[in-house]
Amino acid sequence: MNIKQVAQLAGVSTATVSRTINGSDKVTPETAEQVRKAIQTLRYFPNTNAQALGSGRSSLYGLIISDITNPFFPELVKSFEDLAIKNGLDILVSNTDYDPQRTEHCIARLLQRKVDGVAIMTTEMESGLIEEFSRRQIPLVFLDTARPQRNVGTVNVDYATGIDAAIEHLHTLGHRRIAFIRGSSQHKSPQLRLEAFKKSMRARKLALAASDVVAGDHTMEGGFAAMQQLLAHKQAPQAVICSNDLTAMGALGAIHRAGLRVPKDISLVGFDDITMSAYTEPPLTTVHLSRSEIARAAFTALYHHGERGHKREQVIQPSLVIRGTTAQPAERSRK
Amino acid sequence: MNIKQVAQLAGVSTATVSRTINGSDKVTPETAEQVRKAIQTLRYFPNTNAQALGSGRSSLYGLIISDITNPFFPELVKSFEDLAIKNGLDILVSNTDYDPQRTEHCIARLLQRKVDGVAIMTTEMESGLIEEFSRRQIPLVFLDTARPQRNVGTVNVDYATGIDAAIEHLHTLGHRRIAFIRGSSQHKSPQLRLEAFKKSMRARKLALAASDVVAGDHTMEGGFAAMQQLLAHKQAPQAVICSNDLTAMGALGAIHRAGLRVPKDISLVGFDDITMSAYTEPPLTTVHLSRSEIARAAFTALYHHGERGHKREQVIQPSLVIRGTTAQPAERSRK
DNA sequence: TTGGCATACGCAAGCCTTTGCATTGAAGCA
DNA sequence: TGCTTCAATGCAAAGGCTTGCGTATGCCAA
Repeated sequence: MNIKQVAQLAGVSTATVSRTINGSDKVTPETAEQVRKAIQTLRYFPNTNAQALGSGRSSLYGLIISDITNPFFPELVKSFEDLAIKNGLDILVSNTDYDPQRTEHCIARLLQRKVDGVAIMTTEMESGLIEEFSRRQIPLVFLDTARPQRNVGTVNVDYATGIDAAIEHLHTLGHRRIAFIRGSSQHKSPQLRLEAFKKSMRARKLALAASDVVAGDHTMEGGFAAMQQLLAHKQAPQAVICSNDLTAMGALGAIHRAGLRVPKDISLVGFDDITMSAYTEPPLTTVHLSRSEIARAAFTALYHHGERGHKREQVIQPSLVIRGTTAQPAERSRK
Repeated sequence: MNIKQVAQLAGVSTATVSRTINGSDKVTPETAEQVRKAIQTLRYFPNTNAQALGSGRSSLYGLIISDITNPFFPELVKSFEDLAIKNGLDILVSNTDYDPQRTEHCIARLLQRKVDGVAIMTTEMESGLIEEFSRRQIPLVFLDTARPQRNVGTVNVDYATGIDAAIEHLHTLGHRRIAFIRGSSQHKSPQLRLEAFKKSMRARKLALAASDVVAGDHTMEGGFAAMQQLLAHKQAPQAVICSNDLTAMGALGAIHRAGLRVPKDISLVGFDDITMSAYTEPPLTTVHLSRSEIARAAFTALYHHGERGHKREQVIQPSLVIRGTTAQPAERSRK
């Protein structure tokens, strides 16, 4: 069931069949119709491998993420896939699991598959193989990581604006002492969030004790433990911003466990706005970061790469979503 | 950067290079070493498309799921991917979105890519294209959907046992009236769950009013609405089993919203044991269904397909996880 | 030394498309 | 009518790898 048989049935050459399939305008409508009919009859599907070999285009994009199990990613993957499919491309999803060796392997696979582009949606990416893409002129797009090379685009999240909105919200409500549960200091994106927090606090002239920044790891367990640490202070903070929603959800559990109420005793703000956030008890106030926007920006960067008028860097604006975990601080001082 | 250059540098023929790459035993260790050195030097990666074309094997598995955004799937995908990578295969993930047209398209893409096998992890699969796989002798594995054809394996979840364990648990605690929030009646898996519930209730001679089975849709919103419906009864049930965890989480919200307590006023049981379940307030009692087991069973079915001693059907046993949403019913009758 | 046999390797065809270039045929023009 | 032009189509090479089959090499026995 190959192109030859189709050509034979349609009474044309394989070249004409190929051209018809690829929508070349060099084919008479009538001829094209014949060919299409033959394709239908034989239930023919072109062999993508042969197409790739012949044309040099694989119609495959690579999508590298840290961990599909992290609720931040599924929606991103889905949006990206939607766009890809709509444009006749397939995608190869790869979890790095934050493991350099595995990452290396991921990249090697993409290289071998001759992908037409790669979206690297994890900020942990220090593979030496990366340069192989540039060398092969394969367009790349990074998240949160500007790279000056050619063929490389960037999607930047404006954490500063997002986190500042959260701080402003709390500030306006009357909070003065705001704590922060950060993510890993090894990874880039949590670092950016932390820096944005510190900067905004400074800008608003809000005091920040070193002990009010505690370490989480972007998981619920981490958030739970970190919150317990904050609650153990002689005087627990009245408002806590978390580096991501998972952390906030863990923190929420710790607060409940301690017999305190949110937002009455403590206000809580997350970051990312994963789907679950709307369903916690109470629903989480958080900074919305649109995964579909990120996906679209990344896809566009690859797809329209090189076209004139196409900007190499795109910025995503997060926005505060006020739900039920923030309120005015209780006036009376707590124990 | 192709096999020819490697051959030249290593001073051998392309055939030998190919054989070295593919680990043929027909190559002297010394020669292989030469070749490997040349590969290193040139930073050569074999072109997968050409390999696929030449050998007829694409080293690609298709993985069809309903919706990566559904928390049931990410872990399944990840486990499957882990296994695939470990065995030198890539995977092409496809969301059907429960859309027949999109499903059709998915399958067409897999066919074109000449995948070596397909795991169909959604029970909504009525595409006519499916038979094309059999026709091409491509192994298939289905979830919850036994198909008698050759080259087709099945992974079956023993819903009956899982749900019966939940009912037994409630029964033992003293519950007699147990309601059920079901999923869509259009889809297979929710149907199986519902049937398992009814059957188990019957087997245990527990009365089941028609109004105690209400419709959800496997989302939190659906669970929320369904629970409200149950709460609106003159006499609300004291225990509710939900067709999946998302539903249970929505139901939990509705119960809280109504000013009732879980498990004091109402006991709640979910199904699937998604990660979140351990972190609701209180943590959800649920029936654990191991996604990694499913993934392993599916992968194995494809990978060892055709080998003797390999069984075509595998059964996954769910197991009850008792956490905080179940307790003895309150003795005093509620309003 | 010679014959016989493995064994390691090379040759070249084959996998299925794409695509640059050649060809054909028809339309347009003088 | 004869010639140019251009659009539609065909021819065949190319793309990179695999693999069946043939060849050469080295070893052993006689």
